[in-house]
Amino acid sequence: MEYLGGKISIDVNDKVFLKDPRSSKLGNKIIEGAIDLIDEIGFEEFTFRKLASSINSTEASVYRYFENKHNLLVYLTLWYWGWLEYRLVFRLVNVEDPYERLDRAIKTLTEPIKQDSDFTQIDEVKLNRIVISESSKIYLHKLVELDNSHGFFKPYKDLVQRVCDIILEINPGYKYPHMLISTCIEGAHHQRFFAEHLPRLTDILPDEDAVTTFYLDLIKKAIQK
Amino acid sequence: MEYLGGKISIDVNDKVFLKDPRSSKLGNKIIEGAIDLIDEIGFEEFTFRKLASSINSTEASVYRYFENKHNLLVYLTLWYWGWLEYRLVFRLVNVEDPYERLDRAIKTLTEPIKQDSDFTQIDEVKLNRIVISESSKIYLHKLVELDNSHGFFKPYKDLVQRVCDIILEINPGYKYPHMLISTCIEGAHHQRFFAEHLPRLTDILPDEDAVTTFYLDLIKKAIQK
DNA sequence: TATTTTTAATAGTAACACTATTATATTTGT
DNA sequence: ACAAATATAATAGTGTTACTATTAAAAATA
Repeated sequence: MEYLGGKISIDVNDKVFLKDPRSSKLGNKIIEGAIDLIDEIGFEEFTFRKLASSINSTEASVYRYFENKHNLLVYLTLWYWGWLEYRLVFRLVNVEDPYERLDRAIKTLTEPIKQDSDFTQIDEVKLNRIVISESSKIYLHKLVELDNSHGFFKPYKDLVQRVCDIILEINPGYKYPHMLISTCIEGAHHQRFFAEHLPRLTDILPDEDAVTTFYLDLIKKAIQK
Repeated sequence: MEYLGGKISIDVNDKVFLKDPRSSKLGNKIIEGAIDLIDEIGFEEFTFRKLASSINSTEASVYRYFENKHNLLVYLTLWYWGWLEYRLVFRLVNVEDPYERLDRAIKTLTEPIKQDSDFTQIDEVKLNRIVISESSKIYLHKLVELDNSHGFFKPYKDLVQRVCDIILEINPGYKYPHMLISTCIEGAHHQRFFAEHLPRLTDILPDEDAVTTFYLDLIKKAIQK
């Protein structure tokens, strides 16, 4: 899929970095290198020293861009939510029927990710694996309310709200649209993680994207009047 | 709730510890102290040095019981799943109607936790907060398959399977019982975390346990034929 | 009571998170 | 074009953490 051929970029909340990594060659290498390295060794094993060595730079230089590795992970996650909202908007534009809109929205949120040629510097497939395995660590910690006060969760809320609006168009009386959509987004991540690492915890069916089918069915039944 | 007045205990997979913490005074203090300290400062800030100092022991002594803090968190989580399965079995025994059984099972998995006087050494309310905030970190890491090979996820699978069996009794044709139940367990944790720390991400309604109501409704609609 | 055996404390090491300072490159003004 | 100002990155550290080898003390057994 390509809409604009590299002519746009996803803006990320500037409180998350010390210096914008998009503003220099080294900054871009930090983002690309971080995606490769976190995907490879996981967030716990990932350190700025290892990242610096993998891109032939130094630890102190990485610290000029990000206060710590937590904020770097927040950056990657915010970019991802921004990118996903951009994709969602494109897949819904000019589609009027709310049922068709909901179907497209759920698929956008739950289907496996393919490379997006509009953003050649970012490997969305690796980034999706990172979001699945690591992104919940950005809010499952004691400073979540501080991060929230900086607006780090706004892109996620915006994304959820867009789908809520469709649900409320279909059934204005449905009481739990936010719970339903965040359950669906987080749940789809969990199920894909389970399917890969703990298959006995899910229901794998060959030749079918069971995750998307399951959440499509779940949401449609949930919002029935 | 009290069934047996301290005459039973929850067995935890012995591969998770080096020396059984239930076998000595220091071991019990490690578990109690760990629950207090992780609940207070979070798992990232938690170290064996801080734990040792909080119970007037030494770092090296804690290491005689657990290889690392990851395995201590696994221990706490396994105890919790074991305890929850024990509670589930008691709440389902002698109840025949599968709809009533399902209702009780979902409530057991999603309702807020109260202190259990059968296990006076463990503060289940604090432990529940730890499971909500920290337990997903035990599988969201690169060594999850090793832990799985040691059987660390068996208590979780057993718990899920018990509820799956009820669902299949009600609707034998339902294709995704494992996804539905794990979505519900993990989702309820997420929603309670959101409700406390990121309320804008959920649907808070005063004077109602919206989390349990939501998942009861979701599951009943999902398995309808 | 002497001898094992169990248990816990001391004292380390390597790696990690993070920073103060210095050196180098780039930009800007004249 | 060249010097001054500014931006950028590297060097060399500090305190802390995760983890271990060794020694000391206590308890159990012969």
